[in-house]
Amino acid sequence: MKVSQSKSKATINDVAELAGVSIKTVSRVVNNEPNVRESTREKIESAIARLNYRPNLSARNLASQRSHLIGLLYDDPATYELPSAGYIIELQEGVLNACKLVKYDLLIHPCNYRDENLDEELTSMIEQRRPLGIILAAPLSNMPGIVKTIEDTGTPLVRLSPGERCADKLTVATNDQEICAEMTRYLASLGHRRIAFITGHQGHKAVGKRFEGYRDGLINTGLNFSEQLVVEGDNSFGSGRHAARQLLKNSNPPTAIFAANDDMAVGVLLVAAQLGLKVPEDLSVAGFDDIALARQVSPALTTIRQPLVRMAEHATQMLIRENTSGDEIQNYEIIPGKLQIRESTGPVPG
Amino acid sequence: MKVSQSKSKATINDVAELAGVSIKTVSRVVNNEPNVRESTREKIESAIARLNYRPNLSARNLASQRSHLIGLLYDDPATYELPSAGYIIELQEGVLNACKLVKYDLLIHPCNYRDENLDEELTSMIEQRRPLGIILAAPLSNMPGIVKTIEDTGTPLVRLSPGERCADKLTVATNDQEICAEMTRYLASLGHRRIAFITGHQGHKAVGKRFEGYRDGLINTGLNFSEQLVVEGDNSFGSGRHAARQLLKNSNPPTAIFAANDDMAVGVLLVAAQLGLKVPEDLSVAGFDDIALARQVSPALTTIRQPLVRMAEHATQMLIRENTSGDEIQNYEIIPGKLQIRESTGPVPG
DNA sequence: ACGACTATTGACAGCGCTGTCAATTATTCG
DNA sequence: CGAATAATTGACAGCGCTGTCAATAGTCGT
Repeated sequence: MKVSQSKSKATINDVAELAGVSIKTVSRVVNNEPNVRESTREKIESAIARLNYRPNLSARNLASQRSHLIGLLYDDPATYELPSAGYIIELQEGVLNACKLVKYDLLIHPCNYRDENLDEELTSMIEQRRPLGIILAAPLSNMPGIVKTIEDTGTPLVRLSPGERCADKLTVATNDQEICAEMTRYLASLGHRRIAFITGHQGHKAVGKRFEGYRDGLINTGLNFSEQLVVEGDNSFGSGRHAARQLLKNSNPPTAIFAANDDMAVGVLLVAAQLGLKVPEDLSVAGFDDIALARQVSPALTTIRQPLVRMAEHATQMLIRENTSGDEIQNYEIIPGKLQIRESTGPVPG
Repeated sequence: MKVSQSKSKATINDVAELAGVSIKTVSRVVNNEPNVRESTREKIESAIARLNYRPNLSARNLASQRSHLIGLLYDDPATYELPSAGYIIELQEGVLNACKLVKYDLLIHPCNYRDENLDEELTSMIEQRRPLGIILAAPLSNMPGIVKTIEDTGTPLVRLSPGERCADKLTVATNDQEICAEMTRYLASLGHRRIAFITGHQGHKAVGKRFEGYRDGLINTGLNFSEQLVVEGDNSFGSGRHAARQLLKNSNPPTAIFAANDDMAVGVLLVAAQLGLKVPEDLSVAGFDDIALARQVSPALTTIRQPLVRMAEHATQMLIRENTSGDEIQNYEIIPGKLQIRESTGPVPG
């Protein structure tokens, strides 16, 4: 067993020696720096291949004084009932996609905003790992205390869906309000006059925009807004069920229910089934997010696709660009959502 | 603005100077090494606090020649329809918990086992980041090719729920088979004689054990096993719906349905509602995993709690111990699941 | 009080890489 | 063709920490 051979890692020195150049030139090739003659590049690349050389990231980080890490902060799902696992997984996927291209690493950090030591915890994590930048997911992104703590460390920060724009902060969001207006107009175009809305979790400002979009949509189509048709939810499946029961026991119930997220919309679907209401014949239901479940329920849920993966990708690219090119970058980006019309919505009954 | 002061990070040298000792002694204190006089330790600790010193991890890793990283590999949810986001989030939570205590970092790596470059991708990632150890989640943990690729790098490996034991490999699992037998006995104890089972995804050996447990349970209670009562599923909500329809259209339908995971069980619940069957009065339904949704549906789902967080914690601790203490460690650990009796199961009708 | 310990501390050489800047070529142009 | 310019390469000094091993300071027993 000559494992030892493959075990003892080749270093940049070995490559330099084999290729007959200085380590600095090897470094140039490895980092795709310009000003290396094509012939030397080839020599070095073949030496790298032959030795199966992989640069040591710790050494690189230490020498270059930067970490090649992107931090992703989100509300710790463990403190809830794991509500938003899909949300987090999609964010991670987006960041990972963007990182892969440039060989950065992802550092994930679930955190509990109710924890009073959070400031210290974050500062400590940032100062120790020194990520190149941080992506702050909603709803943390609209908590001024957290934003400030991170900004105080001097680390570049991108906020995801913070609910409001801010000129001097990097932000990526989706067009919650506009797209919800569009969904509402779509429902109205099917003939619905009584369109109900189930609002989302309070702490989540971007989700609040969805409600505003709903109202915009009503206004656009000349429908009246009625408090009777709005019930408060908290983004959970259970609250969707509760809200649906409340809306449907009404003497003059809505013919369409638009929920601020899919979990609640699926709750509505369940209640409808229990009450013997056919969807979409008797009731139209729409959600927001396009979670996996939305495609699996029956009837499949009409919803709005929130482009989380692309938002996270974009946020990551913002950070990378901020670190590499010195150019001014666009600091506010809207990645639009998209209506996904499926089976749960249809013409108004009768 | 004297930001600069807080910006320029204190190094071990600054601490040593302020405390009037050598950097080596500071290093000892930071790493909790023995043989430091109490009085000097205090001096150094106060200097650390005053300068707000945080050790630089890259430097530490480089000098000590080890990475302090734990790698977590799992099947990339992006390639499916994001089925198992909750599963992954719980695994991450467990690893993170264990890492926090010892200041290790988590490196996540979703991977697609259908990708033919996976070997190269994994080898490259391992050689580059050099994690102290790797945790391989099911179903990857029962794919010999992947296991071998990782073992070939010489990195310690813990397999999660690989479906079978193997003497020379570190493994953490739950008692799928036994606990499913228990669930089956529980259903039988409610008077059910026709208990159906919906099997899980093929590639997932541990999930296969659940089916065996179901059969064991039937045998234990003297019930006959009937192929009529077994339908194949693939772990998805949709396949649960499909299986339920198949089972319930039967002329002599089951009075209880036990699904190999919760997603499918929730599918059963939906179909029951659509067919006008009351749960648990007309039909009992049980699942496996205890996902968040299980507690939110109505009736709340009776299921088996798979202790994923604790499994991941334990796996991480195994790796850490393997790296620090040289002692032989127990290389196979079963963390038992637990029945969660809720509202979806009840006495047999009539 | 003195040698033989043991406990505590420090000097120094890297770990493997990048940044700086100087040295060495190639290339261009009058 | 030579000087000027540009392209390519390399020498070397760290980055901030840990490991090794030698130096120093305490402690104990007699």
